[in-house]
Amino acid sequence: MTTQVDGGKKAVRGSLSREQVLRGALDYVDEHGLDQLSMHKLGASLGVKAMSLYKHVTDKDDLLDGIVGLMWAEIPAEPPTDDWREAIRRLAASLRDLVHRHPDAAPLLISRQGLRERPLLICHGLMRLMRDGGVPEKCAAALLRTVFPFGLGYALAELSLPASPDQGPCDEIGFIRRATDLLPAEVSNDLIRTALLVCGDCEMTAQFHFGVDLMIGGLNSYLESLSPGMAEVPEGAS
Amino acid sequence: MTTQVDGGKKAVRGSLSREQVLRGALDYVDEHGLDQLSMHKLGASLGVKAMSLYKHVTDKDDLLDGIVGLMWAEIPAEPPTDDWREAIRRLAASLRDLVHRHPDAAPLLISRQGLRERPLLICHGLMRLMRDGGVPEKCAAALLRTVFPFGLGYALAELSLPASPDQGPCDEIGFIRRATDLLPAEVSNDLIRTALLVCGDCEMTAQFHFGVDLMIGGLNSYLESLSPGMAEVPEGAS
DNA sequence: TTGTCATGGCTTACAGCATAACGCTTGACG
DNA sequence: CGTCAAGCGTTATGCTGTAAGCCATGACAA
Repeated sequence: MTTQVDGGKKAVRGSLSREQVLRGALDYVDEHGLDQLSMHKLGASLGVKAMSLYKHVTDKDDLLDGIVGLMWAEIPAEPPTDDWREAIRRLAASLRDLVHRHPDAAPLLISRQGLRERPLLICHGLMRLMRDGGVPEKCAAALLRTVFPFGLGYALAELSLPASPDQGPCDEIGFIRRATDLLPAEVSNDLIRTALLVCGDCEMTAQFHFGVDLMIGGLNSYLESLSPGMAEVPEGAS
Repeated sequence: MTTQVDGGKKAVRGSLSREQVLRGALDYVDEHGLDQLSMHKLGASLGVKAMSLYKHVTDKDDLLDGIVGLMWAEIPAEPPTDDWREAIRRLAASLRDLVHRHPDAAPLLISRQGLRERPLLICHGLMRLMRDGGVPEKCAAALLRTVFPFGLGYALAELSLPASPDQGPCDEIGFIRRATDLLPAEVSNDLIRTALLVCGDCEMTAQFHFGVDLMIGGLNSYLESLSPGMAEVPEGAS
């Protein structure tokens, strides 16, 4: 039982740290689903009794907040390129990837309230880039407010489809079978066809990028309309 | 106790129906928050013991699904206008309104999986409109896949801001105070400024419409690029 | 060495939870 | 009148979050 590693400073005793508790919680949720997470089970999975967790976490709420923090930390704080358009695309893509990596924990990203530092840093970096690119501040903010919910929301919506995304081309037969399982029996074939169009084909990745480019393209043409020569527009949104 | 209305067919006895249980649950969540909803409390609020609810609902899961159904039902199935651009705007707006009307229940809309009939009907109507408007099917589907997550996600994101949306102009002082309460103490003033830009000003409604128009505008210019004369494009996306 | 102390774990305990199993009453219908 | 199902109640079980307090450990001062 006596551990001795955990170099240097303090707390040689503890085999557990807040970090490990949070990490363990995220792992547990990834593996067993959010509704299965309980202090007892989490403790057990860490080789510890439930109450011991409260030395590292004040609340279950605190635990959940910690999970959210851990997930945000998976997205780099600094934009990976100087081209703001490309940076926006990458951000959207990493938001989507994040959700796909943690399907069960992802809803927490949107339903738990409170400003997090990481997303703020990300916005900060992108605002700088866009300012340098001549995008008015208000437009930049609007775009960010558009991209974040879209990236998260799109991916979250994907999760609720019968077939999980990008696991090979999903045959229409299988899709219809599962879709009609979930839907009331009387839906028309016409509706099923719509379902196939909107949810069915599995080029979700391409369609996602199309959506992002929709926004960037929209902002582009908006900027054009402001100053037809491209670039450098002053204030004046809203 | 003996009720006698509830015209015609069967079950004169029951003072309760599935409808009423679900409605009661949604009301309860609206009033006390999602985490406060329990079968016991819901039963009590309906003047009934917990187990009686199980005559109308198989599960708590079923109850939650019912709540989601009830919320979707608040959005009209048919597009309210023939102009697809306007119809898309209205849809986005009603998604946002829906979330604002049920802040505590709204996360269920995105985190519960399974195809619902209502959103499918909505998509169906809009696809028809857009087809009539000369938008290729794949583009139409992509736009819908963009608008739904955005409308829900944007509104959900608003909820997590320190000040709830549209309750008067939120003074910057108050905002900063609350924001810094939630954030670690060492964040720079620069960051706070970004926070104000992205989350702070309260013209969320205007900014929301701007976001929607970003997408519609993007699709417009995409359509232009396909066939520079406007309207009537064949297949050919993806 | 010998205290003293904070740390991080364990134990016990409790109210609230979802839900299984079963029982009673009521009104409808043969 | 007899039968029945629907709609409610009762009881009970195992799991949940967490309050309160105990105990062993290692760090440090004397």
